[in-house]
Amino acid sequence: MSSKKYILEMFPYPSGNIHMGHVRNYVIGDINARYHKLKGDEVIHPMGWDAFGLPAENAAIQFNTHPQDWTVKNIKNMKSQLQKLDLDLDWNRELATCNQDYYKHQQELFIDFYKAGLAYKKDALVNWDPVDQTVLANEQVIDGKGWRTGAIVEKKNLSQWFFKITNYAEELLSDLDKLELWPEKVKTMQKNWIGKSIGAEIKFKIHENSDYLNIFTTRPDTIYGATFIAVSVNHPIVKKFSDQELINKIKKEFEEINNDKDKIGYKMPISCDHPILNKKIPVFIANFVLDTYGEGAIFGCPAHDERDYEFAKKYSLPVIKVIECDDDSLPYSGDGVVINSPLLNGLNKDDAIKEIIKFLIRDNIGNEKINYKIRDWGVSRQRYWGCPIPAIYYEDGTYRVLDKEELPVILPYDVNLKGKGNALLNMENWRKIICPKTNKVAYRETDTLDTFVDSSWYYIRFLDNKLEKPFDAQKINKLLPVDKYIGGIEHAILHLLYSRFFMKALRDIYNLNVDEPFRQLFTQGMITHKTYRTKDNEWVMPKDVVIKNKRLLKIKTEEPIEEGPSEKMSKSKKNVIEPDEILDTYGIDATRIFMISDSPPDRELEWTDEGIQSSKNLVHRIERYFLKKKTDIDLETEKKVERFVHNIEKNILEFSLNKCIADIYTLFNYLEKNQIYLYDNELSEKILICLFPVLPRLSSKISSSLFKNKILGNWPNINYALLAEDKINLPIQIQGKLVTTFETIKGYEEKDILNSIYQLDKIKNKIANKEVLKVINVQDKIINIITN
RNA sequence: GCGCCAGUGGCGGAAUGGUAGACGCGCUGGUCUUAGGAACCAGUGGGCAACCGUGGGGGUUCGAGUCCCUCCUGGCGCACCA
Repeated sequence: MSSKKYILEMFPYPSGNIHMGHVRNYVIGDINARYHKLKGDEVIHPMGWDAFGLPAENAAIQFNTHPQDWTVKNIKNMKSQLQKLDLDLDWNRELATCNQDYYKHQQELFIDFYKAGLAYKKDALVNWDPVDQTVLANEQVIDGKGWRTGAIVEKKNLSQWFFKITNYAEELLSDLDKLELWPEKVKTMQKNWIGKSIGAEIKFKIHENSDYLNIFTTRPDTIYGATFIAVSVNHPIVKKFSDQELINKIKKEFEEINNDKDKIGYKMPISCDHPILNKKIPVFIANFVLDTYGEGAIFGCPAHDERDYEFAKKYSLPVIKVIECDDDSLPYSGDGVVINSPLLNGLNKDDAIKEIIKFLIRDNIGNEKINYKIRDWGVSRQRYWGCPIPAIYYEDGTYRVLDKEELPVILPYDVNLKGKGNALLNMENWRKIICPKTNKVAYRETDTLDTFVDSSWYYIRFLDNKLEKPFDAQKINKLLPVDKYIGGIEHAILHLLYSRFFMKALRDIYNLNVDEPFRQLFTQGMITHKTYRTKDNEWVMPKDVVIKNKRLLKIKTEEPIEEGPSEKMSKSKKNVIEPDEILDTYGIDATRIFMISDSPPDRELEWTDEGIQSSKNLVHRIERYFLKKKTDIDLETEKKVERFVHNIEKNILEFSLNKCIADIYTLFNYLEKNQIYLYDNELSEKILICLFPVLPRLSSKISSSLFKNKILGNWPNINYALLAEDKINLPIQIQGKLVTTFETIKGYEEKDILNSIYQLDKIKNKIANKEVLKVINVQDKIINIITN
């Protein structure tokens, strides 16, 4: 029975050349695609280009070209490199996100998102990458640095477009459980990123006026122990009660100190009423309160929170114990019996939380609350080379998102990138229009969309890349999700989370019946290589290193070279191998073998000369084998071939591609050792079909010479009768330790076999003078004799 | 600090709780060859041996690389998330 199989590898950014990482990624996908085609499945296996993005702008400035020209040229080059790899790709589905016939549909989706309330604009304190001169989403800031540039990210207040990914926080989290074929690791990372916590929101009345301060806590059970309030410096209340000069001073000080988690605070001229106890507690502006989480305000319970404790000690604030524990174990944040809390005394944590929430609701001072760490996805980028956001601004400051009829908003070609800031801002003649609806002067939005938007739906567009609307709903329902999605783990959160959000948003807008875009995710390991450098710490490419008299030398200068550990291939350390050169020297099939042979595909692969060479040797060996004169075969040969078919299939399906290579060696070792040559025997056909996904060139070449005009058939059906082994080598243990093995047939009688075994010298000697207490016979597997 | 994953020969790695080290690389010896990053044959966990061996210690089991507890080491992720 044939079925649809959508096999997809993460599409590349057209940087200029493919690298070995791409090769490994695409070979893994290609083996799967070819296998499924042989199975008779309807295979979708497309390729395209993630073609918008900053490197094109930087390159344009550096090489005095245009981002589009640079990108188009790179695509052309990389496409020819991929074709040289002879991947079985659906090139008729090709797309590039920088092409109008891709991004105009994306603009349409933007409008739909806007209408559905999933795209909106707001002033926000955002992450500003000073090198790329653009805003970054939260996910794109790693350790306070830009994901691409590594520059320290600044905070800026800007009016920005956002996608309402928070609407889907709960579903993005709970649906992770449905993704059985995703690596646990990726799911955990997404889970942590979404960051669900269950707790309560509590209103603290400001003593000096009638306002309330909202606070989120996961520990409302410790409310009686609250001895202070702390807010982030960006909290609105700070502005109300402090002058800007002071705020700036505090901000500056916080920035300087925030590196090593030292806690500092400024006491505000206000206090809050404790919501239950009749007392006032002080309010601090504190550096350790995150403005991006919860309400940007906390209540401090020093006895039961490490951070609050540290802060309280520093500012001599009272520590009130409300959970039973030793005094010297403070701060104690575990479960325990509540004390010193009239409404909650004697309860454990969970019950106390339930009880206090009841109380908060009754008195209208709080509620149960679920908080998520994830925030809305900021998609505005102050860059030229991206998808224009379809909106215009009037001179009175209002704006309007365009109607679909007004699309596309075409990215203008004629641009000066050498100026400061976003090039589109300086293009007055492009920006300024007369709004056809109001006849008023208007200006186009100059921000472009984050390129992660482009890649959030490309797998959908592949299904129908020439359609005059974004997609066809029926096709989505029929052909999605992607069955196997293969790529690097570096996209664990960014791309994969955004895509999941997109799929769900589109499902709701268009009434689709797909919940998740990728049924199975496979993350391939990176490729590493030894690093080499000269005494002057200058990196040297592997191909420029020679061995002379057992010493490593640089090829021309003969400088001595030091060998460093194997690290991820990178241009900066020059430990790269060029795919083009490898293909020329070793050929496609050997390259494919090496990409999967030396370690499991999800682990890192160390590039070695020996590895690629032995892959090449295997190709030659198989080729030679099929030139040998035909011999007779026996049943055992048929069984071995059947076993081979079975194992290859199993290992492809399990992504254990390294074991496929072992299967190939095992088969040919057997055949050659026993001098069995199949030549044009029908078993050869079976073998060649199974070799085809891994070694398409060689397999086709041999088949066409052995079977002339015949086209190779489909993947063989397994004859399970041939897989069954009746002769076995039964392990015999005494006290659970292996003593010997005994050759017999499956389905033996326990009584008979024991009689025989007791005659064996090894067994006889071991059980002499001992009493056999028990015999464990795991039929056809093992026999274990227990003595006293 | 928290979470996750992993520790098996000289190396990469195999092993539904049932013969640990499949397969490959490397290495040793040999054959063939003008030569070979070629090919072929034999060997290759340790130990003379009895035996011992899957990071250390404990446990469950007739039986543990595999399951449980604990510790150590390494990698990855998150990191003042209230």
